Amino acid sequence: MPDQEQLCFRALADPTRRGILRMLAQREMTIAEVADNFEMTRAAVKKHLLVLSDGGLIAVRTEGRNRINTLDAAGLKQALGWFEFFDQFWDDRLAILKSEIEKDTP
Amino acid sequence: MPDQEQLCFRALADPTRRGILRMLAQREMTIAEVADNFEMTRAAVKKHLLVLSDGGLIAVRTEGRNRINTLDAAGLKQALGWFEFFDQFWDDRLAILKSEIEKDTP
DNA sequence: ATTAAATGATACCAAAAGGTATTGTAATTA
DNA sequence: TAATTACAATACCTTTTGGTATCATTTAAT
Repeated sequence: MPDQEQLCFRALADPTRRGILRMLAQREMTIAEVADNFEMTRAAVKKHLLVLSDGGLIAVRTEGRNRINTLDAAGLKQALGWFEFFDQFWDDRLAILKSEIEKDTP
Repeated sequence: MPDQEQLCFRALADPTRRGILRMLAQREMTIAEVADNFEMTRAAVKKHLLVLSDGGLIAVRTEGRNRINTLDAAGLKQALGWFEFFDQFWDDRLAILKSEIEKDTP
């Protein structure tokens, strides 16, 4: 039972899925429309969309017999949040570097 | 033959590897030191470190019989770079939202 | 010189991932 | 109503992944 973070990073780990996200950033699309951009069956694309949905990266709504897939910015921001942990790391190292440089500056 | 982006995202897809990155953000460590923090064999941890290295997320240097693993900020920044594609998406949506709100504001 | 410590390398295994094929179901349209 | 469209669900297959076990190699310590 993987947590939300894991579901999100797992979803991002496949190039097809990252490609789908970039497509959906342009406009929302049905399953068939997404599938038209890849050389694989719709069933395979649908699986990818399910993984993206589980990862909170897309939202799906039903309109008649169509399923409209839209990018979910909240999910992407959650992924970005993980990287914030390392902001401090970068800041610290940059601060050390800066102070080292200043030491050599009369 | 996966490209660098794929190697990077694949490396981030495993919770053990993300944990290793957070540990290495605190201080550099040998393989044995990293392995002490997980309930798996050193061989398994070494494999994870190789995946992280392939993904450009860590650097490894040899000191005698030890292999010192250090976080590679450049690799992390490359991963972050992928998300920049969506900046425009967010900005667009925010702009639309803003104009919608302003419509309702006399 | 021996022994112990740290790692490298390989073979192997079970489970998960990515994919196809097939069949079924609900919504449109002729 | 009948045919078509868009999707759901399942079974099945192959490759990759995450892990162990085992043995070899290099370096440090006694």
